[in-house]
Amino acid sequence: MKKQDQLKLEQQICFPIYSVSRLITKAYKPHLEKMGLTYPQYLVLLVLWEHKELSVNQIGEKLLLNTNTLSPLIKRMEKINLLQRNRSEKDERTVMVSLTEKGLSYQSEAMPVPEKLLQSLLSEEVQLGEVMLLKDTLDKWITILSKKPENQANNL
Amino acid sequence: MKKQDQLKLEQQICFPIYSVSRLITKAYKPHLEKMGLTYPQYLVLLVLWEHKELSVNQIGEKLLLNTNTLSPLIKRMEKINLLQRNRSEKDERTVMVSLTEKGLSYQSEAMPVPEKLLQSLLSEEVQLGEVMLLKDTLDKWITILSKKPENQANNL
DNA sequence: CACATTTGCATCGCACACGATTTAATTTTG
DNA sequence: CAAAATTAAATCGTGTGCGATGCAAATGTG
Repeated sequence: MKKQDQLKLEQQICFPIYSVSRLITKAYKPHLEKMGLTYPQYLVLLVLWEHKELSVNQIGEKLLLNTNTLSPLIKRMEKINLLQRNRSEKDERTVMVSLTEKGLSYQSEAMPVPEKLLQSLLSEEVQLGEVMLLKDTLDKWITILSKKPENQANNL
Repeated sequence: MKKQDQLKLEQQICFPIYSVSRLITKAYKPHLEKMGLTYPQYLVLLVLWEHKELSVNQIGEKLLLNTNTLSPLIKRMEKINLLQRNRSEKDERTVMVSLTEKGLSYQSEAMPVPEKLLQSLLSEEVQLGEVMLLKDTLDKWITILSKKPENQANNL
């Protein structure tokens, strides 16, 4: 391969990830907007269905998002009554986030969505095993990329 | 697997894609900001290095982005003198975009970046073959997800 | 050739992402 | 215990993404 060809779009591994990420968000959209949700808001619901009560920081650790993204996002979710924010009594700095009845109740409606999306992707071209392999690879990347931020600046 | 477990974050295939996409953008950042570029701006340069001159729409087709995203982005790039915009004489509606000397000259600086990033990801855990497989799978997804938008609304 | 439709680009509004900074509360340290 | 350092959220500014809409140029139709 010629040097220059490495800069062709079709050679890039980053571009398909970037595009598929946006396309998946778009695919989720019609399902989520029935509930008045955006995709990042849905992710917040996911972790709260699993953990009941978390601080803003803890949600950020799980979703790999900073508080400067989460704070306004969570406030928007509070405004539409999906969750409540309470300052911790032990540590006045931390804000504990927990779901309201409404937030909890969306779980049953959200249940079939990921499965539906997966099924619509599976075909002769794309087998389930391939999808699982993809997830394994990506999980490893997350481990590598999310650790040691000082390396990201130096080596990547 | 229990029904509820399908909604656990670790079971989701969408979340790793979403996260890795953002982590890659972040990994690119230190390299790109030397040139004063953002990641989407870098993508625009990629297609223009390959094609010399394209309309806004054509860039959008290649990057899967709409003009409402590209128009301001391209104008920002014009402002820092990376490219020029010219109305086509044949069709006054279309704006042809082409690189300036400066935009062209960045190619040599950008050349080693994707390779460096790839190398930093490869390890005992992640082999090159695995990365190629991942790209193949994602390319198929792009084909499926970017076609037939009416199906996206109905089936996903 | 008038008039409706389509097309290419742009603007607007909203919701992320995220680096940098700020504020307040807690913890550490001399 | 008081000053310094750390920590948790929030705020600010910039740059995407994208649905909805606007507008002007081009095309299609009777």
